[in-house]
Amino acid sequence: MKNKEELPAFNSFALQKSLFRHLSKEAFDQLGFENSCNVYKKGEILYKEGNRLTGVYCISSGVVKVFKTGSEGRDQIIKFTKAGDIIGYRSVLSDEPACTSTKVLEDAVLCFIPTETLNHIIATNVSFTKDLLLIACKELDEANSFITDIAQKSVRERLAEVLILLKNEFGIDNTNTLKIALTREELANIIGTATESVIRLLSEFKQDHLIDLEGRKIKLLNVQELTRIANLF
Amino acid sequence: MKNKEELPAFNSFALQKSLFRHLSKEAFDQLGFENSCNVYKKGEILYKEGNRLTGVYCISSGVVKVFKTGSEGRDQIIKFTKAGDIIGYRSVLSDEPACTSTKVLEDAVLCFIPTETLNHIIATNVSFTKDLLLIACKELDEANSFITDIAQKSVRERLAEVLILLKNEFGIDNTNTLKIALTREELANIIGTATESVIRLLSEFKQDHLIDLEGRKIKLLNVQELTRIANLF
DNA sequence: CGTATCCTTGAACCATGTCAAGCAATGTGG
DNA sequence: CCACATTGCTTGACATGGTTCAAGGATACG
Repeated sequence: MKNKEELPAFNSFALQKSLFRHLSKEAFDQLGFENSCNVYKKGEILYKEGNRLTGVYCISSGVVKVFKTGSEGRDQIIKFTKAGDIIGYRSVLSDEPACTSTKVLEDAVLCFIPTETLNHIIATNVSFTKDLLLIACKELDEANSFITDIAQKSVRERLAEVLILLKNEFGIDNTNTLKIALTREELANIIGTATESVIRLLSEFKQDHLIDLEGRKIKLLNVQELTRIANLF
Repeated sequence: MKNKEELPAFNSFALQKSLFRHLSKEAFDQLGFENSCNVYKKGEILYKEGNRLTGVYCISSGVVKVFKTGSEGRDQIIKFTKAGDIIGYRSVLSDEPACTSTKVLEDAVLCFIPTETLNHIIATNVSFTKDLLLIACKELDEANSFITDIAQKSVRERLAEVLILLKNEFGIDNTNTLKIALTREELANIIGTATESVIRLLSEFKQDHLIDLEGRKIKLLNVQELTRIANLF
């Protein structure tokens, strides 16, 4: 079992340079992040679809997956969030139950901002609010692109695309291996297909020397060709 | 050919009670809507994906469809907008080229707000900005639900769902006929399928006495059963 | 070290896409 | 106002990508 020292430490840097860059030092300190940040372990659920939230979470480190559960009980992954991202703001601002669930994928440090505090910042800091608006716009853009892709591209294209997107978002190490490791089922739940289809297509990609597989580690051997398959430009 | 009198007239009411409800009378008047509103005819394209916008459009009346064009050239309809809605704000705020195209579906009156004016309002009116944020959040929520639906539901389920959604958004007349009339292809471009599939499924729905068809007019005979088929609750 | 989760492969099925062809409706220009 | 062109609608036949089910092996984890 891991002890505390091995867990990700609170790092205010990621937060200070993100959404909160427009806050004065005083305002930032008033958020009390030093006290309201907690360690969350892999597998923990922060909240579920339908829950009422009492505030938002800011990610200092780690990875959190955001997903919806469809009518047949299958999960649809909406996005992954990492250091600097904020989650739960839609529900809090709209004063509605959460429309997604969130689960920790990699041990994380999350800082909590109560609804009241967030509303106060919004009411008094236009730059902050506009930044939040920009974040929402960016997510909206991504969501719309994703709708188009899911509606029009084949599973093969979408799988190649997701590999590229994961590379762009989480990076690769010096052996070209994706830094984020997902289960086959999670990959399937991003692109909206069956786990078996992902397995078969990954095998194909491997045979075609586009990727290499070692458990959940995926090494990208030919990014250019994957990009072409994905119909990305 | 239609003469001017038959075209929709400018109606500031829809706008005053929407996004602009937080503006003082003076601020609202300064938008100069009486002069910046124009009539747009069915089929007109307001802007295309990739265009730089010089401002946003507010819809006083009519219907505008917002869509993206996929890699194979097929359109994916993202949403329909009507009186009180605002379009183009994502691109303007993010200072990026448009990520969608927009086309007039039903003759419309649109009021233009230049980028500078919009930015001025945002910088000086927190309530307005927060409202815009709420609009973005709502669209984001809808987009995420749509992603889940497209990824997990069958074409049959999605078609039933779209019929219900169109009913909720545009209403039905006293014969239960949807007020909005779309081509088969447009229906297909919402749910992400082939035109032929829509035609076949609509015929099936008709045979099952769930709907009645007369050209583009769709009469809903059994909303409850359609809702059940759509897996909506 | 045993249990749970995850991964893999094969086989069969079917929902949906594609292609082709004809008809209907709508709009336009002479 | 007619004739032609364009666009939209429909149906059939066929191909196939993808899902589902089943069963066994591998791996991870407490």
